[in-house]
Amino acid sequence: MGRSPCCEKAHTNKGAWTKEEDDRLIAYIRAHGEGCWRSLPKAAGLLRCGKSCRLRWINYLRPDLKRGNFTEDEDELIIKLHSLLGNKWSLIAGRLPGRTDNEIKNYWNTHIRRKLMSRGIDPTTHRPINDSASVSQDQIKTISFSNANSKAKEEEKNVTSAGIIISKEENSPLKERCPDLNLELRISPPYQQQNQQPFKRSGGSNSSSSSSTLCFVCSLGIQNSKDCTCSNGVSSGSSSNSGHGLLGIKAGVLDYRAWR
DNA sequence: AAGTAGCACAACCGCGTCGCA
DNA sequence: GTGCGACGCGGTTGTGCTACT
Repeated sequence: MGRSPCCEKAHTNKGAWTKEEDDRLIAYIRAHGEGCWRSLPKAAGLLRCGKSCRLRWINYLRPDLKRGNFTEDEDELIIKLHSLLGNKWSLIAGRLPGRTDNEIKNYWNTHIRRKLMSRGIDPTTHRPINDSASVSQDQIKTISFSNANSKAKEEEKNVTSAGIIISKEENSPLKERCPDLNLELRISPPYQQQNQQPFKRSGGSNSSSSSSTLCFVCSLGIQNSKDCTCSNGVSSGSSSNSGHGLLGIKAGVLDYRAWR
């Protein structure tokens, strides 16, 4: 029925990682770099599945991890990004240098969720709890990834084929939900990847495009969309070095530091 | 001091997506 | 064009720690 297991479970360890396993994994990645997770455990002499190794490295062992408590600034940023992106933890993590999606997800579920509740804000909708029931469906403006209808309407309403509402200044859904969010989106290389070697899939140089501007479609990582209006044509052709990464975003990411 | 509840976070699981043959 | 394998993501579970009774 289901898909085959990612690895031979009979001969793999599970549960907490030991110091020795950590050391082996670190040593191997230092020597050979990230990538090819499936074959890594065997090559590194670990009785773990590749998935587990990847998780351990990304969430715990990576040298650029910040760890420690989240700052108030980070809190607020996470809230803003969550209101904008929803549970796209990897995208949110991409805007928080040194933080992992897992860490942010956990933090959201344990701290921020409660924090918002105590403020009387629904953590899912980011609307006042009392307000949520009274809001009619057509008043709700959210970023949706469902397909929109006609091209003409899209252009008229600034809705892309990805169903993303591109806000006009006065009726921006983002502004409505995040009044203090500066929507002048600028593109910058993903912060945490600046010094990283490109990985097999997410590879691609960011070149020196920090001053170029991607259209909103590209900035959200919708690859090769017909709605792409980039002047620099980064979305055309293959994605190998087009600057798309997370959720397709590679270079076309929102630099939160420009928002603040 | 012992038992229990709640919290925090590491790790696992299943599915979607992408790239390649 | 299609199928398969590998990777990445989000949701969920497990486990250790701390606070409280």
